[in-house]
Amino acid sequence: MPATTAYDLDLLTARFKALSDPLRLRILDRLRGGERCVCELTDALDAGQSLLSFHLKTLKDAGLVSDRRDGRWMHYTLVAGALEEIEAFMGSLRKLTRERDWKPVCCA
Amino acid sequence: MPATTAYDLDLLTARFKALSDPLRLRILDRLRGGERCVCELTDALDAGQSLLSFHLKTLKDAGLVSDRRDGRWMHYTLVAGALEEIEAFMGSLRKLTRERDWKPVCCA
DNA sequence: CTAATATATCAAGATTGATTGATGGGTCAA
DNA sequence: TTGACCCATCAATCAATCTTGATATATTAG
Repeated sequence: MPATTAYDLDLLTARFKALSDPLRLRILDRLRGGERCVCELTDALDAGQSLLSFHLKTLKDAGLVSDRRDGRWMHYTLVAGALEEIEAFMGSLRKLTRERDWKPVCCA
Repeated sequence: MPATTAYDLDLLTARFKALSDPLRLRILDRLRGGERCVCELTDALDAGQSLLSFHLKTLKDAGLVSDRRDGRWMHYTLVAGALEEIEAFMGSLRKLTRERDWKPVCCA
């Protein structure tokens, strides 16, 4: 008997929320290829330091990136597991195999 | 020479925004297995009619679901292409192969 | 045509999120 | 130790979003 869902929808909601901002997506896009320091992102994305810090924290809180201190610089990296989880969830929605556990009564 | 990104980040932002709500995720979860009518969703999700209508519109505007009128009932369905696109984007982030087109100057 | 049903839209209030500028804490160089 | 540098946090403002209740629209039944 399959559970209603194998995914934690509240966790996924938090992750999607973190993904739902253009600057944050551009940050993730910049993190392709590995670690980047904040100063590099600031230059590349033409965003204020405070603003970027806010968005990086948002991504970190959602588990999408991790950080590492290196002297006075901070480096951020994508968290592959979180990305995989979202990928798997989207894939699972497309697999239309789940049993219907509820029959409509209002309409044929 | 690859473009900076093969994805429309603004479109993706809109889709992620639509995904960043627990009720909307529960709606999508309910749409596994195919078309569902609104009245069925209202019952299953224990949400007010107006509220559900708002969230369905949000999902539809983001291209994640489509609707079909059947008499006085509306049926909603997942849009596989949009789900695939998100899946592919997440996958592409994990593939760490992109050329670095920017060299850091601030930190080693 | 009229009434009932299913859903959408609108308006208003409450909540949440983004942006900016100022301040603070940690780290390094001299 | 002092000052410069990198980054995080705070406070305030503004904008966007969620939620509810009321009303509107469309379709069908009678």
